[in-house]
Amino acid sequence: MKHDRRPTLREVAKRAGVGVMTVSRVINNHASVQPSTRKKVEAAILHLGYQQNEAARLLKGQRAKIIGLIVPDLSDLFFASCAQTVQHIARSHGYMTLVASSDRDANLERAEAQLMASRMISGLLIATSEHGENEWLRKLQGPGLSVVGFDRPLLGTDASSVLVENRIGAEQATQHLMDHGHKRIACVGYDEKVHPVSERIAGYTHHMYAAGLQPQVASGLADLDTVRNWLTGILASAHPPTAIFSLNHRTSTYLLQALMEQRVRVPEEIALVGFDDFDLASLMQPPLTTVAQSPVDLARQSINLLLDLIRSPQNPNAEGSAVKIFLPTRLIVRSSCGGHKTG
Amino acid sequence: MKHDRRPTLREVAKRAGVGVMTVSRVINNHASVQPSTRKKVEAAILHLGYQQNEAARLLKGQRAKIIGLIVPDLSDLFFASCAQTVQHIARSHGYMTLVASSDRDANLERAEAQLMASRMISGLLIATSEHGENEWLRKLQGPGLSVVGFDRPLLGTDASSVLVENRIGAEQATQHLMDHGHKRIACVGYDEKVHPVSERIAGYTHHMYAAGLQPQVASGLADLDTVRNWLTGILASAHPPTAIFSLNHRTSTYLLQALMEQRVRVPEEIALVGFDDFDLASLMQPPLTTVAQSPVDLARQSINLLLDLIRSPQNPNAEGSAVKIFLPTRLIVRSSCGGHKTG
DNA sequence: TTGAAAGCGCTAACAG
DNA sequence: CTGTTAGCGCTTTCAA
Repeated sequence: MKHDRRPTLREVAKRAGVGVMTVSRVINNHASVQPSTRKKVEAAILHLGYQQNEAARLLKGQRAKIIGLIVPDLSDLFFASCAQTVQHIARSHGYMTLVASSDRDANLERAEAQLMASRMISGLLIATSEHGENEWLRKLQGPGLSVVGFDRPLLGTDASSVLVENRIGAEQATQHLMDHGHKRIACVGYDEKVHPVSERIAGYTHHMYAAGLQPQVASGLADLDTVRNWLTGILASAHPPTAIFSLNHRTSTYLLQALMEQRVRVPEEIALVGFDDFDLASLMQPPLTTVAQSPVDLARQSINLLLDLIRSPQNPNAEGSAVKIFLPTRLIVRSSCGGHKTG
Repeated sequence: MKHDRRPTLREVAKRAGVGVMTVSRVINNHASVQPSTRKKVEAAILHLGYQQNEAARLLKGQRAKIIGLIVPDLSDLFFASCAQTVQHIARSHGYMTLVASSDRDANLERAEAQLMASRMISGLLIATSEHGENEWLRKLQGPGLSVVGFDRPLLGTDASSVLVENRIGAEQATQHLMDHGHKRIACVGYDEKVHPVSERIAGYTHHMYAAGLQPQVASGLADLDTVRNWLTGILASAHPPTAIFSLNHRTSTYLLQALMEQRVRVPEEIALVGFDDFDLASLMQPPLTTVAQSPVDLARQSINLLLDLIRSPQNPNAEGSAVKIFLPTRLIVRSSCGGHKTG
């Protein structure tokens, strides 16, 4: 045997008794090829086990059948679920997934995106860590590279994005607490600069004002000790809140822990609703009422949108061609809020 | 301006007033190039912002600066942490990460691995879902592709792997329970066919026999209902276990829940130690004693080993060149086991 | 120490 | 509808 090299286009052509271009056309579903010829070629392809050499295609300026995925943190369960779903769907469309964590660093994110772009990926899916305008992204988008943002909008670009109804979710939570008769509702969490969280704060704040109540936001509560201290302070105040809306998954669990340590009964003395559902929320004591968002839906919509964009002969910089898809949240009522609505 | 195409070798060569080969040699640190020539070339490279075109290198048979990562499930926190660490370290060495979930399917895993190999990745890191011999892997390994297994060994190959001391971890857990005076210790969980879990069962079983005790293993306990049923059955038996060693993170939490529902006090009536630590283990009621393994260490060792392999001019199929690195587990004593050792 | 030429496998552009 | 030609940007081989 000659070599166990992968067969080339030329070899397939020879075996099928046709020219290389015919084979190329068959492979790329190009123009019309005589059905009989096509048959012969397909037989030869099958027989030889031919597979395209992507390197050669890239060299000719084609795009790689690869999509890039950039998230702030791959070990965050939310983004890990997104990655799983994205990879799954991408594969089913013949794409592989190049993945990168930006470690919440906008510069790193840019570097990774540029590296990916230089590898001629077909599309880029990105949950940006850039709080300002993603100017550099505009340049990447041009030459056949489609970009879709998810979870966070891509400011300063005309890229589409898939987002979560964070405001409405926060309103749901706040309203639910109000329905239980609460007037002094605190809102606590961390990462208030990242878009989804700031949206939740906005939703809460507006809804409180709309109800004639005074919002009360505390941020930076990212670890158990900080949460403990905040709670101690609150409990010692003249009019402590009777309910808390927690902005982040982790803050919710720390709050539950701190409340228990201080022997504050939940929900009798203080009610709690947290944003972002998680596996163990139903096993907590008491089971935690949460506003759930679906990373799977988010990822699915995002990758599907991206794949559509890749397929369509997108008019570059078609002003206003960007879409924003918003995904709903879902209030999961368990026990930490006092149970089902009263009013 | 001509075009904003990336500059080519030829352009750099022209600007530096040398031949293309000289530039190529400078870039690849080849042979000896006159220092003065090198300077000129480097200046030109810097000025033009030249970057290698990987597609062209691939076409000449070089390997891509990409490593592949295949895990059973990207949304599993354990593997998500691995992915984060792998990607992080790979990047710091100039490699990008192509990621794929095998969805616990050996066939899918093989397909993904072959796809990656056909993309000329430099190395493959794989937590295999193949329970038998990975015959196909042997073939991939040959032509300059390094393979390292992690968390699960690569049976039937001469690939190195990085594993966790699952047996010893299980012994630690069992011994700890024995130290508290327990004699009837049950071992429960699911996925007993996957290597790490079967090792834990083996560790538990041997250790029980060695202590003159009767092992009692129940498997398939993958959801809350099954756990509830098992517990009900056990509690109704003549001599229910006084302690449980849980093989999986999820089973541990379900057990805690079911025990609480049945008003069984932990650890007074039944003690519990679980394998695999998790974020909320310390916030459970009671805080859960666990055998912790570090996905970060596992990933770090694995990717470093892989990078070493990629660098070294590995003698193919050097019989017995495969290494197996074992990582220790750590018993984290909290309250579900009855606290610190008594004897 | 350096350079020129050949060609990796593919596709766009043109012939037929 | 089909085939031939000419490179894409790089590295290997050989010559200077």
